[in-house]
Amino acid sequence: MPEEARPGTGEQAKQHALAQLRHAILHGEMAPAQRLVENELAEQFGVTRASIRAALIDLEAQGLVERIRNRGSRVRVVTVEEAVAITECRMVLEGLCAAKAAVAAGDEQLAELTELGTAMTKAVADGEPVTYSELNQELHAKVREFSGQQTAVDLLERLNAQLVRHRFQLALRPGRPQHSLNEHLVMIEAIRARDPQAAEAAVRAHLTSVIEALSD
Amino acid sequence: MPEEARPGTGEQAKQHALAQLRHAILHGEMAPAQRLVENELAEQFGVTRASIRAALIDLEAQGLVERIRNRGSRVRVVTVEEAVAITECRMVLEGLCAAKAAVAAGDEQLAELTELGTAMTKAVADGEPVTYSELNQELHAKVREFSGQQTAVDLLERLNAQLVRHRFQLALRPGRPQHSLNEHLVMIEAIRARDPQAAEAAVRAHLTSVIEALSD
DNA sequence: GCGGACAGAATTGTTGACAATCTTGTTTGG
DNA sequence: CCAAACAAGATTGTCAACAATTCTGTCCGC
Repeated sequence: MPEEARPGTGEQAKQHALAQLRHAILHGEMAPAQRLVENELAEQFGVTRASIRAALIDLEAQGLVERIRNRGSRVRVVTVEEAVAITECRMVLEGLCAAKAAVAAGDEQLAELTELGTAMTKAVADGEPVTYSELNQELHAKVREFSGQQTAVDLLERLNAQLVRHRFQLALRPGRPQHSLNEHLVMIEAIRARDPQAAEAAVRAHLTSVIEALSD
Repeated sequence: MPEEARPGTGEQAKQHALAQLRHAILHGEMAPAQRLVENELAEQFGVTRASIRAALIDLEAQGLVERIRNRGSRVRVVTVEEAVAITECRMVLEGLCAAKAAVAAGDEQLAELTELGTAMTKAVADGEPVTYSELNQELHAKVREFSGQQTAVDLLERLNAQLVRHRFQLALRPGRPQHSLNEHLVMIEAIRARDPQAAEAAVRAHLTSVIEALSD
């Protein structure tokens, strides 16, 4: 059964390299548009170039790096326009998930959402935008999970991975958490009321406002 | 400027193999769940195993093949449940595209849609389900194109690629084209009227009925 | 002084061989 | 006769070297 996520030994070299590289990019350790030379990465991670190559192909498919024929790989930079387009897709897909979750979620799952809502309220009251952002992430993840819509979840995780850089930027904007909080509470209420249409509408309203905030 | 899409010579081996394999799978030349042995494919397409490997990694990311550690690759079989989940995602994403297209499309683009509508009407009247299915595809592709939403277009092409087998099955069902046609005409009208909400609603209604038809 | 050709360096693409892993059919002990 | 250990075969994962391509800085002719 233990089949993954032990970076030490049992993992295949390619999986190891992939996980390392992905983590590095997602945590901003690689500057945007930085060149990714296969030889350097191979040495850095202690694997061969073939493994790095496979990992880069994977990351390209996930939209995290850009590869040009005979010219090498770079970490992909997401322009504001692209971030808006991505968020529009998130809007409809998370709307779908919320609607499904409103129907499919069990009682203890609803309780989890409620709990997250109060925690988020507290984080805003205490003026801790970082904590709030993390809870925010967790809430969206839970809604996705409860929807049981595996296809949508996969697509959304792909999309979210491309937005790490912009997300940071947005969370620290003054006044934004308070605004965002209200929208999230409406969404939680709609799911608790098991009203799929209201849940979808709430998610859309929320991400519409995110899009507006992004456009500045 | 000529940079791609000449399958004859200038293409890199991996790209060539990728295109060939993808085409073969999408056109049903590979049986579902068929084993894909790297050596055989390499010989068959006249490239080396490394290229085939890279192509398989790509196809796995596109959801067309399944790869298991040290056990090989198979063309992925999409169950009916997955097909429904995929179509639900299509529903919301194409809804987004239709709404954007209703705002962004130019006059001559609207004319193209109208033309396709009449061609589809004729195909149904003549009782040619295959022609109708092709026009259907083309209509959806045009709407996506006119939306200018590149992210959504990418996601949708991924999703559609996974549905080839189910699409065939659906198109030949008696009475289905007539039903489908009406829904498409409503959508075209909504886009022509530049009414994004109506366009989105029309797309959703259409794909909801597709989901119902799939579930049998 | 400037544009274009040219050589050198750097980097990716490709190849064939080798190692690790899994499957399958067989054998052996109970 | 059956189950577990075992061995052979097949297949993927990894490696190091080679070929092809692109970029960069320099030099020459004008």
